[in-house]
Amino acid sequence: MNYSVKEIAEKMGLTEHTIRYYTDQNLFPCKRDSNNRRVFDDQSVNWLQGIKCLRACGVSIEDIKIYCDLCLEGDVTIPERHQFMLHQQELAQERLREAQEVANYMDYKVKHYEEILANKIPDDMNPATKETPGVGKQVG
Amino acid sequence: MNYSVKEIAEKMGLTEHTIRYYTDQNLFPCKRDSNNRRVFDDQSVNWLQGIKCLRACGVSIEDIKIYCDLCLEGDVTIPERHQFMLHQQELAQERLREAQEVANYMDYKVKHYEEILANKIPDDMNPATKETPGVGKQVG
DNA sequence: TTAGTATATTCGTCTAACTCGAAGTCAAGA
DNA sequence: TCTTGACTTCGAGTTAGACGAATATACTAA
Repeated sequence: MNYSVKEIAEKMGLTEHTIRYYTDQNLFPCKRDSNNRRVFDDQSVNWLQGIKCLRACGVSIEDIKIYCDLCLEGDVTIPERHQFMLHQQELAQERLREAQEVANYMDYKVKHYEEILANKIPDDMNPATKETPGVGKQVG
Repeated sequence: MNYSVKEIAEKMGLTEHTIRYYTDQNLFPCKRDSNNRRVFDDQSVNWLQGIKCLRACGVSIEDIKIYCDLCLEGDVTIPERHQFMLHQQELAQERLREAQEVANYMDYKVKHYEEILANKIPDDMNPATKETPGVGKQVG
């Protein structure tokens, strides 16, 4: 099964621009037809699924290229790919912790405003909220 | 207590570039001395603490400006600021869910490579790992 | 007075990962 | 033949700064 840029963009939930961008960056092999048009197949779908996941995980295009190149080299690079993923796993755990902190901070802020609205805190007791956002700090 | 760009940058853990950028974007009031140099005080520290937190929460400069402008208008805008924070709270919760998914995905990937390395999965049973990253998809 | 040092200022360019639009190419259909 | 639609490349815009250069000001030492 062959796909055009438009078809694979639709199938993968990416824009045509993004598809072209990825192929221009040589993230994965991409053939051309006699009219110089990009031609994709089911293998391309596989590549794009993986790339999409890695992007969603916050991996940069540069690092994705490194990883994809390792994949292209075959089984010899499995230990390297393992290391790559271990590193990404660490990064993911750190981001998860940060996201948790941010969520806590927002919960605090919302609660804070709700207390003010319920008049539990008289205005003159929390002057900072009047003119600066600097209440309940230190996140990230 | 007054601070120069350099002093407040150091105090806040931001670069001088960033401080200048924030003042150029009019995120918060900033005075100038007779030599046109930026002058900061303890109120500025308050502003910057709040701004830093919001950035760490992934809030865009544009939205931070909206929020800071509301703060400058005083207590009348407390309901609006409450709404703003409710929205940010939702976004934070969504990002937390995503971060959790990403972490799970990475755990899966690492385990996958470790199984291959332990020879629990013969190579010819998982051909996709040889040439594409598309194994264990759908994140984000 | 002069030079050096340490700041500060603005301006302009660079980045990532797209996003968007323009201008041109190409084949198929009415 | 003309139009449509999809494709091509190229160049510029985006965000939130990072960074360097040229310039200006003030303080200090010789």
